[in-house]
Parts: sequence; structure tokens; C-alpha cells
Amino acid sequence: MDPAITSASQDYLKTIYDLTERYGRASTSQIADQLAVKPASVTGMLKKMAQEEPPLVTYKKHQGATLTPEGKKVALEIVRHHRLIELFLHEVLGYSWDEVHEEAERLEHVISEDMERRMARVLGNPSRDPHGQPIPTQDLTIAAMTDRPMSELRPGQDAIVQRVNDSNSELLRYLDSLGLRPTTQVTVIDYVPFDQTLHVHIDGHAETVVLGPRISREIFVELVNGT
Amino acid sequence: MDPAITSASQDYLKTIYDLTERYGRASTSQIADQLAVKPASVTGMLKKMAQEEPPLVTYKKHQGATLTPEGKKVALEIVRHHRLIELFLHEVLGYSWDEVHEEAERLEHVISEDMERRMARVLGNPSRDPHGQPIPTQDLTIAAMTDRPMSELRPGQDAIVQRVNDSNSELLRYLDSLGLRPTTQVTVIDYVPFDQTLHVHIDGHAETVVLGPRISREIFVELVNGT
DNA sequence: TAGAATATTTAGGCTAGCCTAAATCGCTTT
DNA sequence: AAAGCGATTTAGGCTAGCCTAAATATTCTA
Repeated sequence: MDPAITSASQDYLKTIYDLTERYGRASTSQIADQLAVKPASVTGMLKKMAQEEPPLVTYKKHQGATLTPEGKKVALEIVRHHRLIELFLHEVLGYSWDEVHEEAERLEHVISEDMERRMARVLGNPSRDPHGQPIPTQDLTIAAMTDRPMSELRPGQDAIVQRVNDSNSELLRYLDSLGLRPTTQVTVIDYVPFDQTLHVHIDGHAETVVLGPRISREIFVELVNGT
Repeated sequence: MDPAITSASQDYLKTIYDLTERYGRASTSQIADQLAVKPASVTGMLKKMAQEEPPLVTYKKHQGATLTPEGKKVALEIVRHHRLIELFLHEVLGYSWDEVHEEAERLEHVISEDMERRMARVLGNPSRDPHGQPIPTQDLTIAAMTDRPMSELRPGQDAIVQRVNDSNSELLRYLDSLGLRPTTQVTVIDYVPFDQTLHVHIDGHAETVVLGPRISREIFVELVNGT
């Protein structure tokens, strides 16, 4: 048994993938934050993972971690598990979109490849999870996203919500109460640079809502035509 | 965090429950066999589990382990998980009855009570798993079985298969090929004391099959009327 | 009742992942 | 160039679960 790939290392790989997607790099302290462990523990774990055979991460002191191609495969495998499970829980077992993440976090490490394929088939080989996040295909390629954070929108622009980060269930419940979900169309009415708030009209709703940057940065949208 | 109840201790509790049901007691070496660990490890683990607060097992040297009421609750919880998952995999994801056990062994430790209830509802609060084993109810009571091992049948007796042990997938495939499943009716044609084989007619099949004691002890049947 | 079988104890070792605290290193930014 | 922050190292400790081997104890069975 060379590699093992424990639950803990799967979490590290997933986190590194995630941070790299979102911020371009994965620093020790960011990883520590996300996994709720201490930076010293992360350093130790990264060193160990980098010298496994085959190595799943590349680690250079003071420069955080990068996934090797094999590491990225493992990460995408877990991401595929996670998102398929989320959709499955939503579609088949009636979970709401704010309840699926926690359950998926535990299940993603224990389902077989067979179960993964069966779920995918029952769901019709879906391409998005309940939050609009793309699901890697069975051969572990993931659709490139062309959307942008809603925080970049400015007054007059129309956009359609594509996806939302899934890990904050309180945020998800709030967005749901506002009617902000994938496919929802929004129009920016106003932007206040001082506190970076967007005043947004949500399609089908009378009232305008005000979104701070902590929220608008977690929502990704696609612009509508030439706005 | 007092009790923890790790995956490992759940496995011990389930095994003790199982052995007690089947053989009336759970000895150290039986537990060790079932869990594929060494007897010395079992002794250590049982001692630790017996002195937790609250204790989940009662342990007396050289007399194996017994479940306390709390321990039995935990065991039945896991059994309920296991059997619901097996049925769910079979009904919803199209697993055959010999494929479900292994997947359920891993999933049973990580699903939430919420997921358990949702699966039960989707399945219509079922009372039996794909092997005919009774599923504990949500309040953790389990139907008392009145069936007997097929090995006790004698020539002339008619019986209906109720349930089969689930852990040997090779056996399950073989039984399936014979048409021996829950609800199947059988008639005993002959019994050979020398090697304890039963010669059995299986309803809907022309040929008589011969079952050795290793097989007939794993199948539980209900006698038909006064045979 | 003796020997066989089963169980226990002891002593030590292992992996996996975490933790702490304190010291130090190195990059970045004035 | 110095300060400050982030990262790293070191040294030690922890839990959970296993393992081994050998000695001993108990219970069962012939």
C-alpha cells in the first residue's frame, strides 16, 4: 500500500484546489483556516504529501502548495463526488440547497466509483450541482467558467446568476429568501463605492435589495447581452 | 466530548449484537475473527468500551461481551442504517443484492439521522432489507423473528425462505442463481445425516438441489402449515 | 484431572493526525 | 535597512487503534 490517500489528505487536496481556483494560490494559513487546523500542522502535512510517491502536491517553503497533475485528479474526483452527492440529496431525497453541503462533506470520502457512476446515471449525467457549480465529468475534466463575481457589476448592467458558493448555509438560506438562485436575472440599480454595496433589482420581485461585498463576491453571474 | 463513539466502536457494537443474536454470546475470538483483528486487540478495546461513561458494553473476563441497553441502542441504530442503505442502493440505484453490503459497511457510519429518515420515507418505511433481514424501526425496536435455519428442516417439510445472511456475496450470487430468495418456497426431499446435506426442491425449478450445512445454516425459513 | 483451547496481560512498537510553545527564518513593504 | 507578518522548525505531547510476542490464567472437554 503506497499512497493510501486518507480522508485527511483528500480534504487537503480539495482545499488546495479550491483556493487555487479562487485566489490563484493556496497559502499555508489559508489552508489552515479552511480546514480548521493550525499552520504548523499544515506545513507538516504538506511536507509529507509532497514526498509521497507519486507526489500529489508540490511544496516550496513560503510559497504554499500546488497540485501535481495526479493531485489534481484526486481533487477533481472528490469535487465530483461532492457535487454529485449534493445534487442527489437535493433531487432524490428532497434536501434543500442549504442542507446538502454538510452531508456531502462526509459522504464524499466513502462512496465507491461504482456508486458515483450510478448516481450520475440516475441524475442524467448532470453538469451542475444545486448551487450551480459545475460537476467534473467522469474523466475528470471540468467546464471552464466564464462568469464573474457579482461584485464586479455596475449600475445598468443586467446579469443572470450562475452559481453560488455552497459552504455557508446561512448565506444560502438568505439568498433563497431573496429569490437569488442560479438562473435568476438581476439588474444593478446602484453602486455605493464607500461600502461597496450593490443595489439590485431581482427579477420577479418589487423591492430592491442591497448586497454587501461579502455576499456579492460569493455569487457568480453572466452578463446579459451588451450591458 | 465524553463518548465519541468512533467508527471502530460502532463496528464492535454491531458485531457483538450480531454474534449475540446468532450464537447467544459474543466471545473475544469470534469478535476478533469478524472484525479481522487480533484477540489481544479485542480484549483491550472491550475493556476500554466497558469503562466509558455511559458504558456501552459489559465485559467480564473470559466471558466475552454483552451490550448494555445504551449499547444495544447504538448497535440497532447502525443496523438500521446498514439495512436501509442496502435497500436504498438496491431500489434506487439498481445494485444487486450481492453488491450492497460492502458499500453499506462504509456508508452506515457517516449518514445523518436526517438522511436515515429521508431514505426510510422514500422507501415507504420498509420493514425488510434486500436479504429479508428486518429493519429496526425509527425508535429502534426490531421485529422478533420466528423463522428457523433451513438446516433444521427434514424431508417432507415445506417452507418459505424469509431471509439470508448478507455478508458473503459469493453465497448470495450462488443462491440467486438457484432462485433461492426471500419468498421462495422450498420442499425438502431428502436429508443425509452423514454430511448434513439437504436435497431440496425449489419452487418453479425442475432440478433438485443439494445444500450443505454451511449454506443451509445461513438461510432462514418459515414452515408452511403443518408440515 | 490433565491437557487443550481460549483469553488475558504485559511490554513495546507502529501510523495517522492533530496539538502546543517558542524560536527563527524569509519575504515584503515601508 | 528595519519592521512586521507569515511561515517554518523544533521538541514534545496527545488520542485512537491497531500490531507483535511471550507469559500466564482460566475454562472446557475428553
